[in-house]
Amino acid sequence: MALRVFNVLKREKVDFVPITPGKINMYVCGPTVYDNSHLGHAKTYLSFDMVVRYLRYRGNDVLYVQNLTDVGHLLDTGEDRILKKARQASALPMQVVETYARSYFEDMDALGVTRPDISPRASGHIPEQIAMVETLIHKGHAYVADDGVYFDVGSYPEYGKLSNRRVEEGEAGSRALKGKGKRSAEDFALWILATEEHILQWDSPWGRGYPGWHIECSAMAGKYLGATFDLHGGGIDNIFPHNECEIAQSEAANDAPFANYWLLVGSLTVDGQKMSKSLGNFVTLKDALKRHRPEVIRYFIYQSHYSNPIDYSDGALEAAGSGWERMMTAVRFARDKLRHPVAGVSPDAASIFLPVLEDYKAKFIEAMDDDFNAPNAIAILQSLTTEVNKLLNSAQPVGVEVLKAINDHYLELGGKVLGIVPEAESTSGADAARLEGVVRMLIEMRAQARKEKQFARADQIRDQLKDLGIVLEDRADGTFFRVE
RNA sequence: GGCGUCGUCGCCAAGUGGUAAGGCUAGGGUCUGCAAAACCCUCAUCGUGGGUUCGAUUCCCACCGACGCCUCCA
Repeated sequence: MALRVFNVLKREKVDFVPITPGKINMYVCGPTVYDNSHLGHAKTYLSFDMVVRYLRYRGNDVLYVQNLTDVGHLLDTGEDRILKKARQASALPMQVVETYARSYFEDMDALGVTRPDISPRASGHIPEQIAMVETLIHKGHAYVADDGVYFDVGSYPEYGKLSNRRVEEGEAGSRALKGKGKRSAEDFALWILATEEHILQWDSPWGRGYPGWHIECSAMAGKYLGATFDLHGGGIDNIFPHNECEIAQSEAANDAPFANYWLLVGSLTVDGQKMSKSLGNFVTLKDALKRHRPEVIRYFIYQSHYSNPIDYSDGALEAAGSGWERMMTAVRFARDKLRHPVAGVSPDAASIFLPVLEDYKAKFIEAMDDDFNAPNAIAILQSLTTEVNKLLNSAQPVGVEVLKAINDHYLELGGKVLGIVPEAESTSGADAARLEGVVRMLIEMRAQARKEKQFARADQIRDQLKDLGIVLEDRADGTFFRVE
């Protein structure tokens, strides 16, 4: 079955057909690097991480471009975000940019987010942006004013097609006072002439200045992916004006469609309100990662569909953690058994389970093919977990081939695609081996005590280990331990 | 005011024109020396009111409510 996606541009679920079969060019709007990232950013970039991972898993060659905005993103006071932060921190603007770009990648790496193939910066693509503005002027889509260059929205009839917004005739100028040289309220800046104090400025045909926020994405997407490419992503909150302006500029300049498919991610909310820096209701990723495993954060985000909003709370994350533990307990159990094979059991014992694994894999792919339905995919992994638990807890011997197949399936679907199943933990290395030896010894001592009905002593061993975060579980075929 | 999304079990959350996945929590049971883990069982008629239909939670209309965007935000 073919991959289907909800294309925001058409407002319907359609077959996803790349321009070149097997080759997918995608662009995702990246962050403005002026502060630490929070969980809201994680929702967007984890969503596209899943998209990239799945597309690659299905055999596509994906070129993933995600920009870093380091200039031109203004506050409504007209002040550049980067400059404001720099002034507050008594630092150079590019120091701020460097600090938070690193911080962003640090957090994304910690979450297991696949790095984009190209992370272009706006400040590193000034010539490309100037060239694009010149093209727009030549084609009559932009005009030069006293304070900069503006895109003439009236010259592009399709403006508003993504966000389904119509340019209003009346009440122009009631707002949007920013940009005094505008002819129309809906026109937007392509190039802004800088005042003396504005440190971030470059030479241009229109005088020293800096680019408007939207033009960077158009210029950089065009440079690395071509005039027309397959997939454009971002947060739904940027659908207007940012994404709309990108389309207008690019299509007006290139006389070609911009992105064929638009995928936009729903916002993360707190108590029903969007998590955002301006509201101050955010949890930074650095804090979140101190309290939760990255896999649990991913599990939490993927439990709802990427296009829907998610309401964040500690309780919600903890509940996600419990669900994740259930799945991982089964995985660890299979790995335990794999590490300690029972003598005399044929490697292919219980091989009747192999088709069951294939069946769940097919269901998983079917779910993901349906507009990246990760919540459904996770539900399928949970159902698989029930089957695995039944098998592993039964009296039936399970051969190493089957155990390996179970582990491989979890690693492939839960690990490679969703990033919620880690590789085997602490099974290698001298420390791990030593820990395993020590715990095994204690398990032996406890087994002896139990044999002698000295339950107080047996329980003492178990309780003290639990205090150290090591949980003992007596199963039909022996005692296993897990580290919490 | 305009545009849009959403409203499914106590909580989170999929989904379908023919009586609703999964997780968390709760209750009962099995297993266990006791636990833990696991398994089994129980727990919803899908915001309200109309309409279309043999039949709607799923399609249409209205209303109510929540949220997002319209101004910086992933």
